[in-house]
Amino acid sequence: MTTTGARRPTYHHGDLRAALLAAGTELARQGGPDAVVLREATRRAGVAPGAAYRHFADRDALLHAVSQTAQADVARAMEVELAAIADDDAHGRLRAVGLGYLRFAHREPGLFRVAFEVSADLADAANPVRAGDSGRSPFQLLSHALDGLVEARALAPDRRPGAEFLAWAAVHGLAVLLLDGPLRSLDDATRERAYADLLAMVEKGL
Amino acid sequence: MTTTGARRPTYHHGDLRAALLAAGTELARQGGPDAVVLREATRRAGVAPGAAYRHFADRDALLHAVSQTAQADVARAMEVELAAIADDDAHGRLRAVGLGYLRFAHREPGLFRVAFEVSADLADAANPVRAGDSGRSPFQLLSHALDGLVEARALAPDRRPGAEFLAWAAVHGLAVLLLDGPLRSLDDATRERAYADLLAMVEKGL
DNA sequence: CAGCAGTGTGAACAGTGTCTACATGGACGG
DNA sequence: CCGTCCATGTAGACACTGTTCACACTGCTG
Repeated sequence: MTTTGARRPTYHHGDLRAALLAAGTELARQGGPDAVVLREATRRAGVAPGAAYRHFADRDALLHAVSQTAQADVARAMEVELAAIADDDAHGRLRAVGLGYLRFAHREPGLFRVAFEVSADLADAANPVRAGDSGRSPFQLLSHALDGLVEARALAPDRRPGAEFLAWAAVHGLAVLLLDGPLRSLDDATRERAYADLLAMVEKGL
Repeated sequence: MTTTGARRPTYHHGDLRAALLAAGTELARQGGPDAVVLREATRRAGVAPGAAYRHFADRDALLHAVSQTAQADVARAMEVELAAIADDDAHGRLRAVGLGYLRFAHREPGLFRVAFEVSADLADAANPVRAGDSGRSPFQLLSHALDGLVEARALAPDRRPGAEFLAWAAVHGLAVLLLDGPLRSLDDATRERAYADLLAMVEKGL
């Protein structure tokens, strides 16, 4: 339990913003964007509904904050996959980025949806709130992997611009199909096979 | 206006189910899934909120019905693109299917979201409610195009199984990126270029 | 022509996001 | 050490949502 369950002895909460964020994240984990209800978050923090408005402009602001931390979780999942790959294996590193994304989507569907359905606004992708331990956001990790591919002469420089979006599109699309699309109930082995097939298509097609 | 604006002279509505579907579709067109609010639909049909429950189990049932007709719209958009392509141009027909999908997403973002975010459950893709004028649903049109690729010896038969999902994933992912992702504000020419680049990646990578 | 099944009504309930006037108490200056 | 100020939390309201239930009204069927 990350929430403040016990009756708070003092009138002031102490760190309500963090408590609401934690409660919101827990709700998101269990039920995706729609489950992040402001009143329930305040209830879990042991506080009146209105109190939330001292820290978030509205429900959407809370949802966006949750979304940012969820994106940081995705970044960390990517970094875990990357850690298993040699630095000079450019193709492997690109696959690792995709795998981290896809496996996270399967492991934490609620958080994944909040991360990328709420604000896929990667315009300020450099925002450190979205970053993992390496200080890179998911989008930056992908960009970096693609740069590695160019350096390794495995991708022609003139095909580099916009490649993020082609790769991101394919991987994200598969995640959605697996999450609540027709591939929803694939067994573990078949799902991992689908990951590999899609990443192979991207590698070959870029 | 497809709704029953005038004061209905009789106690019974006549075709409330269709009126609610039409109102729901209009709401979906303008604001996506969240905008499909049951009370507003009944208001537009000039009827009490409870009346909707004679025709739909709950809001979700209405939303799903709207989703099905929206999928039929997508099928029609694909058929329009297909009509411009020769029957023996297998690659062209696959691209046409993708283009129809992507252009529809851009032209009708609200309907598109309802079509594929609400129930991407293509399991019963054969449901005729989702079909266009050719009697095929979007998923079936895609499958058919891929079959054509195999017949034309442009895709090895052993790569055929599951190819729907790789292609669908890539195209759907791009649609999402363009709809409310970082590519949201691309100009027309650049967007069409992105369509072409992605479809080329799929063709090459499959 | 009687009545019955299907359809629409009205009023209610619980739940939501959000706003406002008010209460509280911790930090800081005299 | 004490008073005051202001960020923070409270209480209560409002408008809106989905959903249910007892009831009212037809129009078709026997």
